[in-house]
Amino acid sequence: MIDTAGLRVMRAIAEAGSFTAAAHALGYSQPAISQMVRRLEDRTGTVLVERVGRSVRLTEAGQVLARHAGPVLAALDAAEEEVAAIAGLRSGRVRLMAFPSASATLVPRALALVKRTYPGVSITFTEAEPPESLAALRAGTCDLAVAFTYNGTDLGRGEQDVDLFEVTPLIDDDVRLVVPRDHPLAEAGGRGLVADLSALTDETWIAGCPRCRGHLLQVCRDAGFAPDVAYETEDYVAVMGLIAEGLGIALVPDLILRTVHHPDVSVLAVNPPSRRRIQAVTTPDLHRVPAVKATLDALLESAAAQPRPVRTGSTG
Amino acid sequence: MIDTAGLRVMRAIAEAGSFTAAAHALGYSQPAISQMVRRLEDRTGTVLVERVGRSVRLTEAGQVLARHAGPVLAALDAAEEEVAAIAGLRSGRVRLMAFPSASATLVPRALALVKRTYPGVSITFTEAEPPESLAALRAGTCDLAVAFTYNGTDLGRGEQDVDLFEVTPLIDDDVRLVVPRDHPLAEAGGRGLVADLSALTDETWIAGCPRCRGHLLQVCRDAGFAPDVAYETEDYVAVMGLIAEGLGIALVPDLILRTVHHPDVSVLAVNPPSRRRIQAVTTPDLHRVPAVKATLDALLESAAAQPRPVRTGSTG
DNA sequence: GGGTTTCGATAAGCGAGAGTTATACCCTGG
DNA sequence: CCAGGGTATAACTCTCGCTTATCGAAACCC
Repeated sequence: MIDTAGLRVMRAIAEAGSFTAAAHALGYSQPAISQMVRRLEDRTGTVLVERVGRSVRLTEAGQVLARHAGPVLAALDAAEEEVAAIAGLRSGRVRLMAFPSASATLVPRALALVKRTYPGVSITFTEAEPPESLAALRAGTCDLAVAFTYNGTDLGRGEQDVDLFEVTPLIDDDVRLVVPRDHPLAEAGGRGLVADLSALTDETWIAGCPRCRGHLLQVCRDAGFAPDVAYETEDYVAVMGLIAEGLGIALVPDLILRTVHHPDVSVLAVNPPSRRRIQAVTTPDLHRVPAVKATLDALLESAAAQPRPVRTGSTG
Repeated sequence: MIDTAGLRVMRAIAEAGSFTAAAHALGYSQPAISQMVRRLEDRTGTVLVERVGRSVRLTEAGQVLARHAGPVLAALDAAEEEVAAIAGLRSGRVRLMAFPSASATLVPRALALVKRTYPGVSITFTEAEPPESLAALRAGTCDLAVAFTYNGTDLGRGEQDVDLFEVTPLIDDDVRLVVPRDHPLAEAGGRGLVADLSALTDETWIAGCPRCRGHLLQVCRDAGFAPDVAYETEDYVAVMGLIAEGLGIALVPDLILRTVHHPDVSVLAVNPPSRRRIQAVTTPDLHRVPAVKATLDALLESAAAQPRPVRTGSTG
């Protein structure tokens, strides 16, 4: 019934004291004010303005509207400002989820970058494996997920997700073979070692996270055998310890080897090569939210600044 | 930038959970909501709604708008309700001014009538002679004035006031001649006495209020003489006392004689007859204000219920 | 797994609201 | 009495916003 334009007009009339002055203040022509007051009076069924000689004066009802105009318009401006702050990256909240090994350097560096560039944007960060983070994305409890996919396999929930999600590649992460330092494969040569998967039929294996384990099974099947998986742990420090003690060997993403070192293991390239793709995942809508976009850009920048892959050979 | 319609829509979406449901709730079609959200997003430059599969979900910015919608719309509804209360006579304020002798019965009865019919309407009443009350009307400190005019003369400020003001006749008030009970004119007969003004050339006169005095001078000049005005007072009780003591005679409006009595005076009709017209005066704008209109109607009703003029002869 | 239902986006079209210019009328002040 | 400033009105135009119709896609159900 009464809209913000009406309130604005009534307030302007109260302040300016005449239709003409109010029109100038609001950037309207004088008849526009005259007609708008008339419309308001028709709608409210009451006289709002007393036309007295050369000037005008608000009636009681008109004063009521003019009096309410201040608070209402102020509250509306506050709402607009709040939205503008989000749009202008002076404010905003991003709920970020990433799998544990991305948390090491990729995510912290991106978080620092955003915090430095847009101090008003707050990012909440939760560790989660890809299936969970994508589920959160679907459920609306996450805005941006850092996930990974091994070559060929999807993100973990079906092919249709390619349409549903907005996927941005961050880093291609080569998968390495980690063996004890005194393993025959490691001793065959110094640097630049490459191990054929097909030569690892009789090894004992250590598997990482569930999806990594799935990848291990996949590549082994492609190589024509089923691996003997004796240990499973998501803790790659433990994986390295197991390997160093000669209890098995493992496929470990390069990104992890950059932060988890062990003096008694050796790193080898794998043949056929295998890699996982680390990517930022969000929805097309959220991708257009400034704070989310800024965080994604920071992730890209952070990814570009990552050090080169570790050289094969002994680590530590 | 953001109007009330936008807030209403965002709130409806937040509550209903879908565009279609929000459209039904607001009485719009579904595309209307879709377009309105799109407009809002264009204007704010931010994504407000996340389209996820079949349903929609508000983004942070969308939630901001939805959250602000409540208070803003509530304040706006409050303003509308306040105006509606004034329009519906559940509220309202009337600043009434009347000359003293109208205050006796005409005004109190009208006030009581309004108070009974519209308890929410409050009337503030100030005594004022016509020139002042009309000035207040012009100045905006009065909404309704009860004034009077003697036959022919205007309201006191020039002929243009006929156009400027909205004048409603209430009562025609005959002017009487009041003389001491033992005055020769009173003794000439019992009831139904009529005094020729031209026979009062040598009397001593008592004048009332300034305008009444003006009227006295006017009618005497019309009758061909200048009255000997020995006393002036606006207090008609004093006038009657003066007359009773034989200190002079006076022209007194009938309306006053209905409330001010004295045993020792006689009331006579005057020839040529003279009367003052009591009328309610307001502006065309204020005349359309419900509370003012109601008060004016009450004055009319009160006037119609006034007792018949006092009979000539002795009062008390 | 396929059909059905439901929901959102889009296109086209139209109607009304709202603003502009031009002009008349009126009050006010010198 | 005249000039200046202010409002109301008329006529015109245009843009905004709603509606109907239709499509595409996702979810639900058998």
